[in-house]
Amino acid sequence: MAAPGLTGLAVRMLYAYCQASMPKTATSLRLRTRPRDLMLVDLDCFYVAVERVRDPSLCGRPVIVGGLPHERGVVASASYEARAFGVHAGMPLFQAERLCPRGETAFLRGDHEAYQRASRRVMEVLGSFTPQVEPLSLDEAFLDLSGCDRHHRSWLIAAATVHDAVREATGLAVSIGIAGTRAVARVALDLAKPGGVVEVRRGEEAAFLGDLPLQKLPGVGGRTRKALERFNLRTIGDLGAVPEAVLEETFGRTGVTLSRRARGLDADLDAAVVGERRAKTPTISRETSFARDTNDPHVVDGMLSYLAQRACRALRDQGLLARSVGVRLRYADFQTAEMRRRLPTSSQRVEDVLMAVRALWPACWQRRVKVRLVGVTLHGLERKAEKQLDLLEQVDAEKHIDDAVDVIRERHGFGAVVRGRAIGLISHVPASQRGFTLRTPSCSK
DNA sequence: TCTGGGGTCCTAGGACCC
DNA sequence: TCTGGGGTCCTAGGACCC
Repeated sequence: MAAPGLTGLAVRMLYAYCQASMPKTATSLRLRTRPRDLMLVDLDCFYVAVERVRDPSLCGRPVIVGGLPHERGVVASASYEARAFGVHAGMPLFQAERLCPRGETAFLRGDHEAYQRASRRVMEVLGSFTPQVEPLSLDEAFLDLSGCDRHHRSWLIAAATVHDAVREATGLAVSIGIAGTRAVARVALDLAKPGGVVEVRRGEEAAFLGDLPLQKLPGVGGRTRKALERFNLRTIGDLGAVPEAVLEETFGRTGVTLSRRARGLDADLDAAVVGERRAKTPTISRETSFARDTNDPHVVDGMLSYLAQRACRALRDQGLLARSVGVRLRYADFQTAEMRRRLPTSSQRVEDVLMAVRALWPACWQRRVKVRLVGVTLHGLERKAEKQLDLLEQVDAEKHIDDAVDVIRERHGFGAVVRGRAIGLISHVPASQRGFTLRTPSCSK
């Protein structure tokens, strides 16, 4: 079904329809020690699945989460019924509408908070199997099974137990890929969808990957595939057969990473123990597309000011300081311009970020072309020692104002307080992005 | 009425210091 | 007055992922 042509390899596959014979209780898995075994768990059609748990009438028909068909936006999640008509994630909504039968198809804006709640519950369930859980996104997590004792006869049965436990707790279905490296587990997961399990045993990686097309390999997107095809490379096996030094010569570090992944080996990036990977340059960004492209500098300035406030809110929520501030601007023709600037001192203050944003965006907007998207990114995030934070707070009245604003927003929604030039611009936010209403502009500073 | 939003990782060039 | 090389920081932007 999901992996034709793999019969004969010692790749063992188990699909959801086998579940009936699997143990139903979610007891803790204690598994025999092996060098490293990774289980990649992915929730099937996550957003759609959460919506269907809330509203079972959505089952059995095309469902698209991402926005309403007339809105500017793309498909975030599509049910398999919708995919049968050619819809896929990332497709513009108006195209999805053309492909799917009118009347039968449900378009939903989505409810991010509900997805976050569901995700937290799933991660709790996964955490009951092993403490080494590394969430990659709301709907995906690596489990490191290394060092677990093996009570179950095989990883496949362990996977079935995970599958049942998640379903019992949340009503959601998972697919699972199991392998010795992150990249191979991801390819296995791809073949396991929907609702299945694929395990690639140690030593069988090259045979498993060999005939698969290049773009199945994590890290190979459209551009890289085209570049590799110029060298007449079509399959992951082709790539693995090229000497690593040759790929390094041509593609630099990326070449080394791809070479190692293609041969079923860990690349540097992948080697870290699950749960201990730290981003080297964490960022927080907030961006939005205008409902209509604009050439009004007041609109651009106001929206950036609003986004800067939201980004600072996230920064303070996480107890972080930003070292530099970036502004992004996308023109109507999709060209993108970005500029960054280092702050005099690391800060979480809205005023500091706003000052940088206001210095940056006019320099960024060089072409006489309308703008479709603007964004603010905070770079070089660092956690300050409590003492230093306390000191900052004592001398910094501005911080107290930011906190007070947060409290009001906590109670009344983000739009209850929007500073300065952000007021009055809410109408420029596409309805699908509006997680708030503008209630009490009189509270604004 | 084409093409979201939030991220990570990597590269390359210039500034600056030793 | 001109020369070099290495290291690090900063900035701009590309590719990729979910």
